[in-house]
Amino acid sequence: MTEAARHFDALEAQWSSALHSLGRRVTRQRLAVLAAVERSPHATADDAAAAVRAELPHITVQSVYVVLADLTDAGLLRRIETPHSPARYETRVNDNHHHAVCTGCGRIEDVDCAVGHAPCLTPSWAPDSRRMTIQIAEVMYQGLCDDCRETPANPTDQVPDSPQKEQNER
Amino acid sequence: MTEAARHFDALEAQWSSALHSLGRRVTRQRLAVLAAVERSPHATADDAAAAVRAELPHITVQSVYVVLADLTDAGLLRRIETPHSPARYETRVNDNHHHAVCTGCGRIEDVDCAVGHAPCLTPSWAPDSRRMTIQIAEVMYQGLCDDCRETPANPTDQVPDSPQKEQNER
DNA sequence: CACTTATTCTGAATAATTCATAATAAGGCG
DNA sequence: CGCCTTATTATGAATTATTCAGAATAAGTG
Repeated sequence: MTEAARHFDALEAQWSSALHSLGRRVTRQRLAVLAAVERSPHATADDAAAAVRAELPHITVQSVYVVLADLTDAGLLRRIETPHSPARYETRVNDNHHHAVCTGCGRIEDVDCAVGHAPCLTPSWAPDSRRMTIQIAEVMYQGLCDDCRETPANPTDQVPDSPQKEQNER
Repeated sequence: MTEAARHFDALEAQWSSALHSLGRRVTRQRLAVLAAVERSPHATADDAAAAVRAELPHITVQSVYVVLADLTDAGLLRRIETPHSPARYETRVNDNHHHAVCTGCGRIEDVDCAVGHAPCLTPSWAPDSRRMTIQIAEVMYQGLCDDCRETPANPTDQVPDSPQKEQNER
């Protein structure tokens, strides 16, 4: 465990200096939230709050929201919006990766950029659209993971997307 | 106007038969919602409700929500989730196009698929991820449109994304 | 035209997130 | 090292987006 602990100490040092050089104060709640999201990537605000409470039992969800929002626009966290689910956060920033979500169980996986590096930022515009200077390209893949393909309709699973609805039964 | 009216009559006929062949009933509210979204693409549920009320003054937002959800999983509408904004809908379905949102004013533009057709569905997986069978690839570009680049900080504009927050002023 | 049932309406509930204000503590300074 | 300023957090409530349960309505079928 010493190994992992050392790793987190190093990360904490990095985060601290990053915060410092951004002119932001280094607080226990910020470090705790960063550690929580590092430990469980794609965590929601609720997840993060629950994890942080191991260290700071009195923290509220609202504070976690504030911290998450602040760290996100400080560039230390990245916010992901998956369909029909609360926002999620991860510490992997600045590496141009994308996400795949299983429509069966809601599982989220990281995906490397499909087209290398730059092409992601050069869209081909639709005929009737005005141009923009693109800064980010978020790609969200949706599909079925192996587990869900084998067990098609399992109502006990967490289903974040539109559930069942077997139309056309006539 | 006869031209446009004829166009909408044709669309309405298409929608009706599509609904019919899906085993769904053809109702005035469904047609009105489809027409509203056709007229203003990327409309939110509220937008749609407001537009529909021109024709059906008594419709409620809840009903519009139900209709939008139903039409979406019937495949007649596509739901778009832009960051920090309610869900939006459009009638352009099945043509594999993407979207660009201006972080300044929130404007949304359609973007043709950047990498042709199939490549969008073949991600290169991150080393530690499990595979999925990809069905959809949603691409969301973010950037600044020409207007917003010229007038950097205009607080009167609608800013759906993280607003101002001029950090590091010391 | 009547009947079945999908669809809509009504009113309320929930989930996610934000806001205003007061309390606290980080970091700079004397 | 302790004080002071002000960023940050806590507290409590509000808002926004969306969904739900049950009653009323109307589409399509025979």
